[in-house]
Amino acid sequence: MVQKSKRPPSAARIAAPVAPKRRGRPRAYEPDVALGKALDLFRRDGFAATSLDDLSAATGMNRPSLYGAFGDKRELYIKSYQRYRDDARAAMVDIFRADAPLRERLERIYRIALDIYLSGESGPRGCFTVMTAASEAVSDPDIRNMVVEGLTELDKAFGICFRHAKERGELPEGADPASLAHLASATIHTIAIRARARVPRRELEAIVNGAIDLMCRAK
Amino acid sequence: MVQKSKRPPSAARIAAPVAPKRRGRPRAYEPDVALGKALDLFRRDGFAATSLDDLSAATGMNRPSLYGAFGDKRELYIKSYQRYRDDARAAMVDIFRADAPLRERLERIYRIALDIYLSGESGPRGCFTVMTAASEAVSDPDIRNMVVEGLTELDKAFGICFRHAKERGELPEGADPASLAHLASATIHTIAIRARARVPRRELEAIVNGAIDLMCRAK
DNA sequence: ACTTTTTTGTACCATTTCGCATTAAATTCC
DNA sequence: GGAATTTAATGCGAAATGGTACAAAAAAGT
Repeated sequence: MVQKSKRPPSAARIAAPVAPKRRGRPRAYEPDVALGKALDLFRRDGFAATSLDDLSAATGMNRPSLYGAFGDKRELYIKSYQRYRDDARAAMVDIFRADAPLRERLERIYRIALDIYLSGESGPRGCFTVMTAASEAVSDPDIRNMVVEGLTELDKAFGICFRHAKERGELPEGADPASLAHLASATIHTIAIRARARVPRRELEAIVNGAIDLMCRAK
Repeated sequence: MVQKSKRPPSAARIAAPVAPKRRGRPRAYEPDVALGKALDLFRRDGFAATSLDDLSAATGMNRPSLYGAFGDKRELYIKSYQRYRDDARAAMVDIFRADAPLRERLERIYRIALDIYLSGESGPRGCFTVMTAASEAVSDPDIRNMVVEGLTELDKAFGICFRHAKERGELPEGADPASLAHLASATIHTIAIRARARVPRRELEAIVNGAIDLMCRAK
């Protein structure tokens, strides 16, 4: 009883995608896909409107299993949000790191953002941060910190983008990378909101294109 | 029983702020202030997390009275949202109509927006449209229509602003008023979201000022 | 004074909600 | 095969929720 960790402590963590030989009855679910389902629900309906029964039905796990695996509803919500941010970051980080012209990088970022916001069977799913986490942020300090973290992370990524572009001469001397980054984030936010109202992709793309033009020509 | 309208039908509607001489027991509440309280609650907690008990406590009306005055929870929510939009519109319409330089108009609009988003005792209250209505918009067509209406109304108001400025020579020839309007709306949206995460007014003002600089110098 | 009308206040109901206690099942270790 | 261990499944229970029935109260009309 000295080692209480659920995973074998050392070697298995490095490379153990198969057969950890757990001791008791095997799980009937895969935690990752279950968390994905929970994420979808929370993202669509928000925290309060998503019941444990809904989550149970969507994940295929009954409530005690849910509870055992992820903790209570709030913990599950937070883990879902973390998962969402991880996914979104993973989808964008390569583009932010890529060594491409400013316009192309922006175009690719916004294309991915639109893909995220507009996918889903039962209507556009929008952005977790904007649609539900920001609402909880007022009353829940932990969630608030995550939201602030996510917002500033995006600002910073765009900021690096624009600073880089300025150094390369893609932007005029007077351009202010920080302000441009805020505008780039604002464009993300506005399309997230509009996507939620089922504004068609065409219109969102038009907004994005106008914003990109402005940001690339910015004095 | 021919006239079933609650208000006296004609004359009284024109100027009757006093003593309509209603027939039964007088109301113990003023519908307008009660709706204001309901609006605050919905705006802070969203639709699902706001219970009728909460609403009852905040308005001072017991539940049957609430029901009688405003209909069920969804109707009350919609009426709250309408009220919010009316108030916001009323606070901004003068500025949008005023004949002032572009920069000054933008500054005044954003100052009012920040006032709306940051006021309130229990933390910043954010924007009703962005924080809760957009969430409901996916599943509720009526709310969705209201959200879309509000978004395009703001876009249009900013659009007129920029077209006007361009005609006056405040903007360069190549400036695109529609795109600028979308950016102006996006700036509203981004500060609404950040306000919800308790980002301090200082930072929001910095974001706004950067955006105004960009929009006023836009090529 | 009595009826009518409108609102209030209490209490209730059916349903849903979250969380957990308990038992049954499935697997590994000895 | 049996003990130990981990998970699944059923279902309970206390609280909260949205909505309403019903009687008491407060005003105006007659």
